[in-house]
Formats: sequence, C-alpha cells, structure tokens
Amino acid sequence: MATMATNSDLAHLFEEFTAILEILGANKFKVLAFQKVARTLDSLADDAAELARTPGALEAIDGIGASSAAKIREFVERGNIAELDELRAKVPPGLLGLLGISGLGPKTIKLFWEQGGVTDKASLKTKLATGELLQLAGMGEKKLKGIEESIALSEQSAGRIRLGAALPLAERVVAMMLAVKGVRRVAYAGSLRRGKETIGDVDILCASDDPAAAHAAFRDQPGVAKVLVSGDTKTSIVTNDGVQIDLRTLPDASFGAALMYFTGSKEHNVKLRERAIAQGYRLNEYGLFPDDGDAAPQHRGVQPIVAGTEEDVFAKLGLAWVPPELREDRGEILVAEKKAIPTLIELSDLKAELHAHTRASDGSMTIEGLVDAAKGKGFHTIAVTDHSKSSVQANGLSPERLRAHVGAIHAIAAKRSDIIVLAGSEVDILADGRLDYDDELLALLDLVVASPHNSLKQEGDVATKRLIKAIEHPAVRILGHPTGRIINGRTGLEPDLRRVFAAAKANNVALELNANPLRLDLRDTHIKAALDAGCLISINCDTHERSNLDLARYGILTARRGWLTAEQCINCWDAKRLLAWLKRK
DNA sequence: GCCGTTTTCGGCCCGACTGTTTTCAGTCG
Repeated sequence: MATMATNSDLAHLFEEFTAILEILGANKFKVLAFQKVARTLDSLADDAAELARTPGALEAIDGIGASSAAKIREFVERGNIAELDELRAKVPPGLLGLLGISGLGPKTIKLFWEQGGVTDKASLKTKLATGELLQLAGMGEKKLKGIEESIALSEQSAGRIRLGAALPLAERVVAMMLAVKGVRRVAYAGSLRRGKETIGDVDILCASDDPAAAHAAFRDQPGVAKVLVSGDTKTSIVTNDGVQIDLRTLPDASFGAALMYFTGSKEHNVKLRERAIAQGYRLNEYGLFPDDGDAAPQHRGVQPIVAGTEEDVFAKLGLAWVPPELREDRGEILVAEKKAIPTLIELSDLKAELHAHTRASDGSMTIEGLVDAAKGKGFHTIAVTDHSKSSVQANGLSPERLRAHVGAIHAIAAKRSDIIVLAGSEVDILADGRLDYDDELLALLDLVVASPHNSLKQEGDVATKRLIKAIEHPAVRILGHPTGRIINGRTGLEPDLRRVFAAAKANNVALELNANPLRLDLRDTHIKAALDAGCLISINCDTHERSNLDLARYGILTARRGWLTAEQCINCWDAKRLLAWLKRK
C-alpha cells in the first residue's frame, strides 16, 4: 500500500493543480472547480483516503466529481497522479510561488515566463532590477515598480493572522473610524465577521456623509506602512505589522446589502446571486435590484428593491437570515430556505469553565483567584484541572501533590455557596492511550479532562487508537484539545475523527472546543461532524490567567461555525444537569 | 471540472481600482 495520504496532503495536490492550470491559462471554471475540491478536502472531517475505498463515497461530496474522485483514488493507491506529473513537467516549479505576490496574477506570470525568461522569484527580481521586462507588452514603469514593492511586502507580510489578533485590531480601527467627522456607521466584515480561525485581511465598512474624509483618516492613521490603493469607495493599507486592512465607504441606505456582500464568503455570495438571478433579480453590494438585463443598475438611477438591512435582503430572496458564521456554502442556504436555521450558541449561554489551571501547575492564579474570576463571569461552576505528572514542562502534579491539591480545592469548595468548585485534572493521554495517573488516583477527582500533549506527530491510525483508548477509560468525561494543533504552528494529530466521534458518542464523553485562539481545537468543521455524529461539546478557555476567560468569544465564534446550539454544549447546562452528567458514564 | 424544481449540455457573480490602454485587461475580493 502507498503511503498514507492525509486530507491536507490531498488538498495540497489540488492546489498545485490549480496553480499550474492558472499559469498555463486553462479554463477558469476548471481552475475554480479544482480550488473547490482543495477547500473541500481541507475541511473534510472524514478521511478521504478511507472514503476512496467505498465506491461512490467521494463523488457524493459536494464539489467532488468523477474526475477528481479518480485522481484521489489514483494517489491513494499509487502515490502519484499521472496528469499532475505531466503538468509539473510543463511549468518551472519556481513560478508557482509567484502567484502569492499581490498584484501579480497568472496572465502576467505567463508573459514574464514565456517572453521574459522568468522562472522563479530570484530571476524575476533580477530582471525587474535590470529593467528588461519593460519591453514586454502592457508593462510600464509603474506596474513593474508596483510588483517590486509587492515582492518586498510579501517578504515581510504577516500572512494569515489568527482570529485572536485580528479581532482586537479590527475593533480598534472601528472605534477610530467612528470618531471621524461625517461617519454614521462602521462595521468589520469579511472572514473576521464570519469568525474564521485565521484572517487574510481585515475588511472595514463605513457609511459616511463625507467619504473623502473617511478615506483620508484611514490612510493617515498611525501604524500604516503602505497605502496599496485608494479611490472614492475603497482604500487598502498595510500596517507596520504586515496586516492588510481594507476600508469601503458606501451609502448608508445600502449598508445591509454591503455588509452581506463584504461578509461573504465568496462561495456563499455566488450562491445568493445565482438565486437572485433565478428569481429575476440582480444582487450586488448596493442592493437587490430588478434584473433589466443591463449591468450596474446603481449607476443608472435604478432604485433597489431592498438594501438597508441584511434581514430584508435575505427575506426578499425567500430565506431566513443566515448568521455570518454559517455563510460558507456548506448547505446553509438550503436550511435558510426551509426557515430551519438553528438558534446558535452565544457567549451569554456559557455558565461553566471546565478546564483551568492554577499556580499548582503552570497557571498564574491561586485557587481562590480562579474561583473569583469564574464567579465574575457569572458562572455556576468552575473546575480546577491542573496538569498531570508527565507534563513536566508545565509543572505537572505528582500523585502526592495532586492528593494535597484536591484537598485544598475541596476545602475551598466547602466554603463557597455562590459557585460550585470541582477538583479535577487535565490528565495527559500518553502516546499509547494510557492515562498519566492510576485508576485509584483518578477516582478521587470530580472531573477528568484527558488531553494529548506530546507525541503529536504520531501516525494517524496510532492517534485514532490512542484517543479512543482514552475515551473508553471510565474516568474520562472530556477529551481536551483532541488534535493538539497550534494554528500557524503545528498540525497536531490527524486521527480518523469519524471513529473518534463514534467512540465519544458511545462512551458519553464530551469533546472539547478549546477557545484559546492559538488552538481552536476541535476546529469548526470538526465540531459540525461531531454534532452530526451525536456528540456533546465542551467549550473551555483552558484558563491559565485571569484574562484568559475573555478568550471564550473565539470559542463561541468557532462553535457557531460548527452549527453548535447551547443544548449540545455541556457548559451551557444548568448546574444540576451538568453535575448529574459528570457523575454518569 | 461540476452540476441540475427550466437544463445531462451549457452555463458557471459582480464591481472597484490601477495602469496601460485610445476603450480595456489584469487583478482582487
């Protein structure tokens, strides 16, 4: 059998397909189709290599047709894809990376390659410096200068930044813009409003009586490294930290349509606009218009049918309002058509933190400090879950220290009538699936959160068995950050989650959604798959210091992207129900 | 390449900005 192909391996192959096809100038819809296959594979909770064994299973996935399914099977069985190998031979590999340079697209790359002799970034830089590319059709001083600057910028770009960095940044910009003269409304949109775990650039919408002043204030704000473009309705800047922020100004009357348009996702928008066309409308960022066959109705004095609020536009299209976190073209439009969008979990639904650390291991708070912090959030329950002995780097507790710690926690619990304090532990799941404490010790605890912390590069099937063994242990109630991934850091475990979820369901173990923006583990699509498998979710901040309890917002955004309701999250249950559940397995 | 409550063939969203164009192509989101 060939090497194990993970979903991300397969996704990368299809990304490579699209890059080569773009540069070769292939049919753009074919490129789009491959891009969708790559995206679909990347967010698939099932193991694609596993599905490849069942006839028709891959083809049943939306966006994957017979051709792509055959390519996946070919790779799983033989370790290569003949068509991709042929394509690779046609294009210098160094060209593919050039697609990441902003302002440089496939047409220009092809021109540089075929007529300018460019084969990679190094040769591009050289030829830009000598000025020889100026001879090529359509190339002027400004354009080449812009490409040179983009290369420099790309080398210091932050790339996709984490939600935990992007959201506070956007909130600062929104507050700044609200203070500008003439500004009526400001909101962040884009993937940030959808709550994605990483953000490519920050989109800010602004309704203003004086758009020019808004753009000027935006360009002149502190921390701007470069103004990329600036027109009547759009300005793009790059911050000193390498983050791109776009400002769009628009009429106040079309704020709702613009918010929808710039919130995306692109795929969701395409579906909505196709729906609009089918109903005799035309949808753009200025509103929903009657379709009179001509483009840009807003410039011809045509009045939109609806434009002011998102709710109005969705309603006119026969749809329930779709929460931004669901706008990913993952079936939400069909559900909105049936008016069956679930009431998603909200921050105010959280009533307990079940994964928290104190000074006993690697936290910064005392037990009392942690309990007070949880009480301050209005919680009815806080679980103290310090690290177990194998987490030496986190000052994990020896059996002796754990016994003493449990005693100290119970003593404090006995004194508090305002909040329930549980003595628990975040117990390491060792590489082979055994737990880090013996059963006698585990029996002393009110709650066991079992988490993987090391051997995070082990093979997928080994990881699957490891996690399932932990889930089947009678003491375990929550599986903590199940994959151990760090966003923009490490991949973590890649188990067969379908089997892990089935085991969690069978053993009545809740799966954690770790709200720390470095983790967000399980991720959005995994939450959805876990819910489809009938599992319960536990959202926790993995609290190490007081301010960590504020990280819950990121967990909530991710949970909503996974279609989670409060009913399916044990942290939202009342104390009686939660305690009864913790005791029963 | 993918897909189907008009379709298994023929479509596949829409507009802004820039630079090079004498009316538009390329890129981006």
